[in-house]
Formats: sequence, C-alpha cells, structure tokens
Amino acid sequence: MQKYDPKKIEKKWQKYWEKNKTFEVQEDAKKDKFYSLIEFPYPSGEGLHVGHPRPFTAMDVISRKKRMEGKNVLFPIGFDAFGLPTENFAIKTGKPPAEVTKKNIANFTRQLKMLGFSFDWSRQVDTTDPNYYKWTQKLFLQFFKHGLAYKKNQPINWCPKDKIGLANEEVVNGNCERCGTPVEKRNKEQWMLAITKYADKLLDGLKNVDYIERARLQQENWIGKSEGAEVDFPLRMVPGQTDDKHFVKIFTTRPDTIFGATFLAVSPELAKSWLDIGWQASEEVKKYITQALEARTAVTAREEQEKTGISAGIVAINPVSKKEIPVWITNYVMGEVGTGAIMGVPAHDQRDFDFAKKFGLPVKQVVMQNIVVAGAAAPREGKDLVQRKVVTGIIHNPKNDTFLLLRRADKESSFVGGTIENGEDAITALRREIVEETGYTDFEIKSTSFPNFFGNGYKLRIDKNCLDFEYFYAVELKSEDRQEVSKEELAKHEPFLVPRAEVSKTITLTMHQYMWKYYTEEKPKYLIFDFDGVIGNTFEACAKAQMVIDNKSKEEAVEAMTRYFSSKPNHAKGHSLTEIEMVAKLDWTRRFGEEMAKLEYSLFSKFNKEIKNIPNTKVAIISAGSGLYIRNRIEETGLNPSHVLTFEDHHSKEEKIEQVCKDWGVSMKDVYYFTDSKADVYELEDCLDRKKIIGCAWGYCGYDLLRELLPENQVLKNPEDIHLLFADSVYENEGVAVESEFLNGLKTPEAKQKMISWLEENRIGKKQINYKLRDWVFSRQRYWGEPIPLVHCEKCSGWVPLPEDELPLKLPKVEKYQPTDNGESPLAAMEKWVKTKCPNCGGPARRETDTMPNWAGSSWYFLAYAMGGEKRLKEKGDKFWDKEMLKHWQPVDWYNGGMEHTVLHLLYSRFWNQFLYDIGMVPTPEPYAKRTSHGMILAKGGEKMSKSKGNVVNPDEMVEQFGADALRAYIMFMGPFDQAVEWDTNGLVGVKRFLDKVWNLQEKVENKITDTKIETALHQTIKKVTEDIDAMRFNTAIAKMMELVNEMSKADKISVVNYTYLVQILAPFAPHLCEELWDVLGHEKSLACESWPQFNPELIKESEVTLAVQVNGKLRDTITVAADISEEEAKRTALSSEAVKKWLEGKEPKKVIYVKGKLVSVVV
RNA sequence: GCCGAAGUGGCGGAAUUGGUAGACGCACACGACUCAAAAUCGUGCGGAGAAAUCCAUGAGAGUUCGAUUCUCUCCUUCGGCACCA
Repeated sequence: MQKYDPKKIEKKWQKYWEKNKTFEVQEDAKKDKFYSLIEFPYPSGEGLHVGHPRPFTAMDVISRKKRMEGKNVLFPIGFDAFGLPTENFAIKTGKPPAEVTKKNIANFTRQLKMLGFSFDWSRQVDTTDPNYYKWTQKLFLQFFKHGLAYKKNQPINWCPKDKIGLANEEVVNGNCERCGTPVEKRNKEQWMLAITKYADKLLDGLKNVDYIERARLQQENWIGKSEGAEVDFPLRMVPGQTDDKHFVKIFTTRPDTIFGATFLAVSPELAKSWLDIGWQASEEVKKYITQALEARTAVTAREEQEKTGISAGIVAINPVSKKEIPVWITNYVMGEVGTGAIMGVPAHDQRDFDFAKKFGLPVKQVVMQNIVVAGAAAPREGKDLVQRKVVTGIIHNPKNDTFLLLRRADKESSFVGGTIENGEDAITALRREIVEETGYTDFEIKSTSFPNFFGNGYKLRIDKNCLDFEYFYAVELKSEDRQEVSKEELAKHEPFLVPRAEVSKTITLTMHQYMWKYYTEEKPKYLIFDFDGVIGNTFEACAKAQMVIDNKSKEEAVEAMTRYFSSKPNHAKGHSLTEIEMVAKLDWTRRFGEEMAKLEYSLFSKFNKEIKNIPNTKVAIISAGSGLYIRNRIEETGLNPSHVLTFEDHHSKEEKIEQVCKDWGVSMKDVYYFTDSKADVYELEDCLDRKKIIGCAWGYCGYDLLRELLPENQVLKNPEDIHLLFADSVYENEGVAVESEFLNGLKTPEAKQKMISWLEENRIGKKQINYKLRDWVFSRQRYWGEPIPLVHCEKCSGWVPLPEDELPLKLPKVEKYQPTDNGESPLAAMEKWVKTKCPNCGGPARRETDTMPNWAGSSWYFLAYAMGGEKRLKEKGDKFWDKEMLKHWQPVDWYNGGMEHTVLHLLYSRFWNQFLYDIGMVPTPEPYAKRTSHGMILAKGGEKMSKSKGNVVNPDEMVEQFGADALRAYIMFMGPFDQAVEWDTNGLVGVKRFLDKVWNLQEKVENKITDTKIETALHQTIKKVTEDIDAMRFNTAIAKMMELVNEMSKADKISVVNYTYLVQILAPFAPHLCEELWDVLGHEKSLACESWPQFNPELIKESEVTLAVQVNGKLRDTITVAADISEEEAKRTALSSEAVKKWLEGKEPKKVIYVKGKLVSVVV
C-alpha cells in the first residue's frame, strides 16, 4: 500500500470530474430537482482566504449528499464582479477594471477548482459581462416602465474620499463603511427604486419561507412595520394666523397613552415649513430652527447629539382630554419619520421623559404596570374577574429600623393592608386596617412617590381572579402605643417586627416583593413604563408621577419657584403651569405655601367681598386663607367667583357661609366650596355636601395632602379643571369621562384598539401604518457599474428608455476612472457619449451618467443560473429568458450566505423577484425556499482576516501542506457552522491524522468477516451523519466518524461492507480521498453518483446497555445489563449492587425510578 | 434604549421530549519504537483529596428523586437596529 498522498489523488480526480462532466446538470423531469445556492464571490485581487470556503464547503457537502440521494442537483457558481476595490485599483493604477477583473476571476477559478467543489461550471455567470448586464438593464427598464424607478432630489450620504453617494446602510456610525471617512450630506438627484411599495409583500412573504430566525427577524426589523394612529392636535394662539383652525398631525404607536401627552414636539423641518407658509414665530424661535437644521447636515454620530428645544409659543389642545399643552420645537424629532411631529408622553417614553425633565414639562402617568402573579396564585382560566382597590402599608419602626409584618397561620407573611371598601379612600382604609390588624395607633401615613400598579392573580377565598389596583404607602410609627387586637384578627394573622435586612426574605406575596423593591430602590427608574400595562386611574397616577420631576436640588427648585412667582399670573394657559407642578414635592410645597399665605394676607384687606353668580347658576364660595390666590386663578379661566370669605371670617366659617346662603336663598348643601386647606375640609364636611367641597391643589396644600381627604375628582390640579366640574355635558363628551371610565383597566393592546376606534368615531384621528423601510437609492456616481439605459430629452419632457434592441448599453472606455470633483461619474466627462439622440422623437438628448449599484447584478443571478448561465446567455441572446426553465428550478431550495447579507442583498433580491413575479417573468413570488447563514472564520485573536492586518491564512498553503480534503474536513469540524470561529492551523493536524487513519484502514479490509460491534457503531454513525448534514451540524458528524474510525483502527480486521459504507458517508467531506478508495475497492463509476447508505434500525440497537444507578439523584454505580432487560429485573439488579447497599444504609427505598436504557434512580 | 443570541476544562467544542457533564479534536505529560528527532502507537489529562468522597456548566434562588437543559432575578459578552414616535 502506498502512503496517502493528497497532492497526487486530488489532481487526478479533479481532472476526472471535469473530463466526465460529472457535475454538469440537465433539466430532467424524471428526477427530483434540488437547487442549492451559495452567494457568488466578489473576485478581489487578493484571492481566496480560508474564510471563503466555509459556506462553499458546507453547501458542497449538502449538494454531494443530495446527489447521492438521487436528486438532480443544480449547484452553480459565478462572480459578482462589479465593485469598488477594482474601481479604486483602476483609479490608482489606471488599469482598466475589465482586464483586472478577468485576471482575478481566473485566479479565483483556479483556487475554487483546487478545493474540489462540485460546481456546475458550465452555468457560470459574470455580472460584468455585457451579455449578462444587458439583462440587468432590461430588468431595470421594467421597473422604470412600471413606475417603480423614479428620480428624486434628496439628501444623500456623501463620502468625500470615495466620491460616492452611499446608501444609508453603507454608513456605519456616521462613517463610510468602506474607508471610514466621516460622511457628509449632499443634495443630489438620485434614481430610486420604490421598494416601499413592496413593504407588505416582502413582509408577508417571510411567512412562507424557511429562513433562520435571525434572518427573518432582521428582515422584519428592517422593514419596521408599526401600527398606530395619526391624531390631529388643534393649535391655538398661532401668531400670524387669524383663525383657530390649525392642526398638527402626529403619529403614535401608543394611542392608549394619549391622556399622558403633556406637550407636543415638532421637528425643526416641520417648523421650517410652517415658517414658509406664514407662521410668525419669534426671532428666538426662528434662530433655533435655523441652527437645528444646520446641525442636521453635519452628520456626526447622531446618537451622541444632545436633546435641544425651544417653546414655540403656541398652545395645542390634547384632543382627548381637551387640556392645553405647550408646543415645543426640538431636534430629537425627525422630519422624515412619521409626520415629523409627536405627542410627548414623558411617563411612557424615555426620550420624552428626558426632554420633559430637561425643560421642566409635566409628567403624567396613565399606564400602570400590570404584574401577573405566577405559580399557585396565577390567574385561572374560566374564573370571574373582579376589579378591586387594595391598599398596603410598609410600616417602619424608626426606633430600631424594623418593619411591621403580619404572619398568617399558614406561615405566609405580608405587609399590613386590605381591600378598600366602597366609599372609602385609600388613606382611610389603610388607617383602619393598621389599627384593626396590628393595634398600633400612633403612626403617620406618608405620601410617597411610589408608582401605582395593578396586580393580577387568583384569590382562593373568593374563588375569583382579581385585577387589583394596588395603592401602597410608607408608614412611620411615631410610638409603640397599641390597643388590643381583636381575637378574630389575631386568629387570622399575627403582627411581628423584622429587621430591614430580613424583610425581603420574609414576605411571600409577589406584589409585596415589588412594593419592597420600589420602597428600597434609591433612584426610581421604574417610573417610565414604556412597556405594556393597564390604563389606570390617571388622576392618582398623575400625582405620583409628578414627584419624579422634582428630584431636583433645592437650588433648582427655589429658582423655579422664584421664576414662577416673579412672572405675572397672566400665563395660565400653556406651559407655565408646569413650573408649579414641578415643585410639588411635599416639604417644598409646604414652605412655599407658607410664604404665599403671608403674601395673600397682606393683600387681602384691599379687596372687599364681591358676590357674582358664576355660570350655570351654580353657587360657589371660596375659602379664606389663601382664597385670594385661588380666586385669581379661577378668574384667569374666565369665570367669576361668587363669594370670597374674608380673613375675619376665618374662625367662624360655618356661620358666615350660613349667612351667605341665606342671602342667596339657597341651601348650604347646594353650594360648592373651594379650598386648599385640609382643616377646612375637616371643619365643614358636616354642614356642607362633602361632594361639593373642592380641593385646589395649586394653592397651599399639594395634591397629595388633599387627596388624603377628598376623592380624586374633587381635587383640581389646574384652575381650568373647574370647567369640567361645572359643565357636566362637557365632562362626558369631551373625553375626561373616557379618561376615567372608558379605558380604565384595559390592557395595552385592547386599550390601543379602543382608543383608535374612539379617535376615528370622533374624527380626531385614524389608524395608520408606518414603515422604517426607505426607498432604495439606486444611483451611484461611479464608473464601474452597469450604465443606466435612459436618456433625458427636453422635447419629450423627461426620461426616455432605450429600446430593447439597443441593449446592452455598454460601459464605454474612459481615460480616467476618477469621479469628477462635483461628484458626477467619469462618464459625465465624456461629452461625446453623453450627447445622443432621443429614441422617442429623434431630437437631441443626454444620457444618464450614473451607474447601477452593486446590488443590481446580484438581485437576479440565481435566475440566470437556472436559465443556463453565461453559455446560454451568449447563445440565445434576446431569447435567453425562459420561464419554463425557471419553472423547473425555482425556487432555490437552499440558499446559504453570510449574516452581512441577510438584510440588504436578501431584501433587494426578494424585491426584484416579487416584482418579476407580479409582471409574470418568474414563476414564484419568493426566490428562496430556505436560507441559512454561516459564522465568519476569524484570524487568531478574534480579528477579521484582512490583508492590511497581515493575518490572512492562504488556502493555497494549506492545500499544499495538508491537502484539500483535510482543509475541507477541518473547516467543517472547527465548530458550530453558524457561529464565528478562530482559525487554528494546529487543529488541521488532527483532521489530517483522521484521514490518514481512514486511508490506512485499507490494509485491514477483508472479505469474509462479521463484527457486530463495529457494525452497530457504523449504523449509528450513518444515522448521525445523515441527520447532522441535513441540520448543518457538520462538526458532530465528523466527530462521530472519528469515533468510528478509532474503533475500526483498534480492530484486527474490518469487513469490506463496513469500510465501503464509511467511504460513502465520508465522501461529501473528503471527496478526492473517497473517490480514490472507492476505486481501490474496485468500483468503476464515480462515487459521486452512488447511492447514500441507509442505516439499518435493527443494527443500531446494542445488545448490552450500561445503566446509571443513582441514589437520591447522585450517581453511585453503573451496571451493564442486557438491552431488553425488564423493568423489575433492572431494579432488582440495581438494588443488589454493593454501592447501592452501602448508600441505603439498611433503609428501605421509598421509591425506585427506572428509565429504559438510561438509569435506575433510588430514593431514600 | 429596543430586538436577538450566547456564557461548560489550558483551548475549539460535545451532551436539551430533564437522566452517567466534558464526546471528538488541539495542546500538555509520561511510556513504546529510534543512535536521535519527526511521524506513529499506547496511557493519563476539570478542581481538591492518600483514599472514601466532595466541589464544579456566568451568579443567586425555585421546581424535581434528578437541572448544562425548565421557571424567576441578576451579571457579562457578542450581533442587529436606533432619537422610527
């Protein structure tokens, strides 16, 4: 026997395959077709590096196996030869790209043949061949004729170094993808392909194909379909506009949060367009718009840009809540996205929140987190749902830093609290619960800035699912005074104190865990719920939400307050109100309340009582104290207060009110009483109707304090809210009813839908779909590409396509390949070529000088293969296109390519195919039935291989040293096919040894021998290799064959049959070696057409199996038993093992588990 | 920020309807052959321990007789998109 000599063998079989046309394929109706495709390479001057063959080898293995399985396999190859490197080389050296390309293709061809791929070389294509690009041009004209190609002046990314317009996707972090130069923006007339018209088709098509998850997701993400609503926000106070009929149209994907819109944000682009139609903005605003637009053109990394903005001095109306909100112009809203304007919902969008915080705009929470309990308390199907309000107190004993919990009889522990009963408010309920359940009487319920949320779970006691609105408060014990707790309560649960560190471990309820998390978290980041939730009670949520804004320093707060008070109170409309809301934090409110009260008192004496009826014959009285301030605010809303109590009335309010009512002739129960004082509420609730005591949260007491005593709809946050109080019809119809009832308790998806319907019914907005996908910039101002076959004719007033018989429009020879300084392609400098006749009218016309992008030729190459490639292109000329041939081969059964092409190339070629399907040129809407991707091969150290880094491993050297088969097998063995791996030449040694062993096995082959052990291993290997190739798990397929070969090597003799099988299943990986061995074994025909071996299920079964024996889950012994052993027998054998006996320590096993063929597990 | 994937020996990596963690390969160590080296063949190779045994799959909890695999929380890395409203 000779030594294994890859050099000799490989050349021999490559010649054989070529001579016998082993892999050339004909359409054959009798056989199943299989079209396997790899991305055709770009023939660079550097040749192949070891990364290239990975996808080629993989698909070669699959193709060879399919061939052996009897399929008629089309596995073509070609070259995507238009490209920048060749062009840049031409600019540098003056060498014509066509010549260079020819040379490069020759080198690539040599290298590819050297690796023994089973390509059908007869169908080769080259995108730069005029016979080929004639059809690329024809197809482009189809787009043009169907109105899908159009020219548009638009800002493009311009690389000043490459002098080329770049598609968005070629810009990486503001830099040119190719050379790293910072990209500028320029306006340029560009040919565009209207891929956006195919957005839905491209999205839907993904449902019918088998793409790897990542590829599908990336396609979906790139198309970026989002459903939402377009909503009109009416504008008021627009300077320069005489009427009030102006609107801003916004797009939102979260119409359910519209109540939380506290400002309107407009892009500088949109604001500019307003200026253009006569909006008279202030100089400051104009200046900002100009600056912001300038900043846009300098393409610095966008994500680094800080949010800037300016108040436009206009007020918009939230069309649902009818509240006035300020309009801001800001750079964080993009002109080209959506409508160029958004509603700002700071509570539910991080960016809006950042902006609101920076400019002191209010935050209003309308969606609450919906926490669904898991496990035993999870909501159960088929149970009724009840909505409840629940209050919880986290009770802190500051004396020893402990917390008061309740322990139930079943050891469950929780905070103190309970359900809120009808008519009760949360604070009262909590107070009641604390006293009842714990006996503690001396405590303070502190207002908190905790977020409200919903809890969703099943309650066994009432056998219902509950949607609980969870209030929770921080409570401080003032002393340890206690009264006795009733026996019934004690039977239910018993109070106990635990130290801070123990709380989390002790409490058992999910909701309480969340509360504790919120309670202990230092920076409440959780306030921005930009995830799905439940629409909650906005008034309460709002109050809580606002607390965040004032996470400001004292100085900032003081400054804000000073600003507020120093400005005249004539700006009640619009955003100025926000400043007072900003300082709603308790102690600050208190302090300023005191200051304010002093001011009020001194002014008070100047005013005498004034009695006027407010509209709708409602009767109102305003309290003493800071009443003047409240009155002023009410007056600003256009209403007149009816009566203000004087300072002297302060201590005899009840009598004074009685007196006033007598004068008016009304009952005391009929008057509305406005106050910002808690004391008033306590004092007067006996004589007045409690429902008509209105808390004014813009005065002395903050919202939270008033809310402790009054229901939410009786605490007003803005003076404007008074309108809502007095106009019942407005209250319901204008949307506030919606706010509190319509969406309350709905989950996000339903709330969205319901809101959209509501907006549509009320003609405020409508459902709208938005896409991220932009039209494809098809032009490039470069030489090395397909000329665009259009001429511009003045007389025909536009672009005229060249007639088909004038195609191909060949790329003319030029002297210089450098684009002109003004960014035109070198073709533009060839006046002779540019000047032409109009094919339509015969008059003078000018040719388009832009060329097509690289993506054009690769958008249909798989169709060219199916129709016969280069050879047939040449032979058939205009009759090349053949739908019958396409019907035979399309769609591509399996397409493998790089992750870097799963977005653009895949999307663009799918777009072309979809279009060609629509006009009847191709038989299937989707071009590829299946798409997979390979991981990159990296140089040592995890870097990309590149010539500039000098870390390229050359396949020529590897083949020289180890042979093509070893290289192929190693590339397949390196690691999981879809993951990146580092190259390691050392690893190749192991694979070479493996092939050596296979070769050496020849010596042991004998005719008459049976070895059942090897036979079993062999059939297991056949099974595994078959399955693993189909799943692209090449590494484990080879590992399994290595195991088999190791075993065969240990045997003295092996049978011919078994060895033959091995040669067959190894053939796809190491085809040259296996052809040679196949020949040695005495076969005449090539192995490539032999059948793929089938494993015998009977032979896979082993006669003996090793069972693991576990005691309490730990391995204690293994026993070898007959494979068909009975369960009882297995258990008995296991229990009789010495090791097991030792671990049993004489005890009886509680349970013995038997898993057939795997283990016996003994539980003690 | 959003979406996706992944964390296992010195290294590349095996093992998922939950069932003996570390297959296969590299590197390393020892031995055989050799005057010697290479090649080849054999043995060993997660950590601790003399051993019994214990500990180990990013961290922590949970479910289970049993968890790399399932659930929850967190950390890290990589990939994609990005002020996309």
